[in-house]
Amino acid sequence: MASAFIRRLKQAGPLSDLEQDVLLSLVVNPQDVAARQDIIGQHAAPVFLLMSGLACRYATLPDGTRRIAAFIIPGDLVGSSAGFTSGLPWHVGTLTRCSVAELSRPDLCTLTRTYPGIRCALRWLMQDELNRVRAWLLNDSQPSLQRVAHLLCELQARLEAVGLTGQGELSLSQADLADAAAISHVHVSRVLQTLFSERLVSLGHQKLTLTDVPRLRALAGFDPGYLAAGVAELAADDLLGGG
Amino acid sequence: MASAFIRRLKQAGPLSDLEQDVLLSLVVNPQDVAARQDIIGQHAAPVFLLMSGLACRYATLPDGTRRIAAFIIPGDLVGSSAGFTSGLPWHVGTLTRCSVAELSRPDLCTLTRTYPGIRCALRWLMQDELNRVRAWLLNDSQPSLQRVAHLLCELQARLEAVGLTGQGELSLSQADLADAAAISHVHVSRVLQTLFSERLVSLGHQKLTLTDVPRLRALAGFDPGYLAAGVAELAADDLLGGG
DNA sequence: CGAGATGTTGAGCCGGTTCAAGTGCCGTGG
DNA sequence: CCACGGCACTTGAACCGGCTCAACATCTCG
Repeated sequence: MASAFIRRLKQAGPLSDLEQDVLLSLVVNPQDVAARQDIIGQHAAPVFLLMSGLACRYATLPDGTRRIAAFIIPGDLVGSSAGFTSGLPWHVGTLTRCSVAELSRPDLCTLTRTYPGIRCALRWLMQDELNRVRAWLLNDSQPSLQRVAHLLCELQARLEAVGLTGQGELSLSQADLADAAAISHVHVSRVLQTLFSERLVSLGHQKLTLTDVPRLRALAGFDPGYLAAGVAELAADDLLGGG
Repeated sequence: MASAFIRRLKQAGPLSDLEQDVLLSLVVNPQDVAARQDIIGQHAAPVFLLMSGLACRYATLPDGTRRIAAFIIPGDLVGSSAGFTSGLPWHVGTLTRCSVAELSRPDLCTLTRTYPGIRCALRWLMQDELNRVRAWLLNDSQPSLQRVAHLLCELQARLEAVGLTGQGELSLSQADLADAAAISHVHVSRVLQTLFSERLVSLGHQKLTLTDVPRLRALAGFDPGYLAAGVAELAADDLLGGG
């Protein structure tokens, strides 16, 4: 949904009605994409908006292992910063069936120059991604139970923030979860059994439901602060990154 | 050295002499800081420039383990994006004795608005950090030998890019390397023994030297592309991040 | 209804951890 | 100048979390 897009951007700060309208005017002609398809390979650099479904950024190691570095949820804008990523190992691909709209990069850049709210929102998106990938790096130092729990908590929190998954249902295969947590899918299965026996999640085919988010967050040590941090604090003119 | 700072920023694209001068004019009053001191805690948000020594961004896990998420080398600007990081677990601290200059955030923001080259350079810095932290995330999926080798390769490449360490000497304790690789310092010692026996590094007290960078890179699967990627490609007006 | 992808369970293995003891290097202070 | 204390590093042994392999059960979709 386009509304998830606007909700996502408004996390960064206020957007005027006009700004919202011009942004939405860029969203045309959404395409359906099947599960397990690449949207962005190593070279192409379109800008697109995920409208429904679940996607991810991933890379493949020399030994064939896939590592997922981020989940991409509806409302997320994926613009692989022109030219800056060529030669990098990262791809973007769908995990479930998705609906995807491609945006015109030049148009988006134009909006960026004209509307300060949009400029601020896009900058915030990048800082947000940096925060999340750092959180994942930290997560890699946790034992598998906490690690899986943390991933689930983050995904739930992000979906909720754009108005999805009121009831904590995530449609995600265990294999995908394994590649995000960097553990084997066999072990993911065992970890989920543990969480299930603790009444923290319930399981289904390519679907799992968080039945007790507060206790799951406590287990994972999950603090949602890094997701929406600085919503109102990031000055519109502050260009400095988290470097 | 201030020249490392300029070299670092010029990786992003051309900077006019004027732009270089105004940037350097902000660098005043460098302070010496001992090893193992925090420069930025969870709350304070100064902007500073590392002029010599080695520092890192790190967080501490519930069990007391320290995870290093990035090395900070001379020429690096560390501005914890106003307000946006409050509540996050990340600290910045020195690993060796350092010389540090604090910059005025308002002045820097002013330059950002006035000079397009500087604006572009600072944006590039953030994208560069994103690329590196993603590379570390990928690295976490590698076995320990490659993992350690990759860290060493990256550090060497970055130092060289700002005109330091012609001969591959890194001053870094094994304990720090362990926290960056997320393995125990005991195992780091064993891994380094292996690299030494392969004639890839030589060892000293809090110091190690890369004696065969090409073979070490081959072992690590290190591709320097993600460090200086897009030097000339990132359009000055392109605000879109890697999201 | 069959094929392929998804999830489960068990057994054995291995990379890396932890604990512990010991060596060597450095800077400090007498 | 030397003695000392502490930090960095090394080495060995036991342990364990998570992996691999393999077989099987289950679900979905064409």
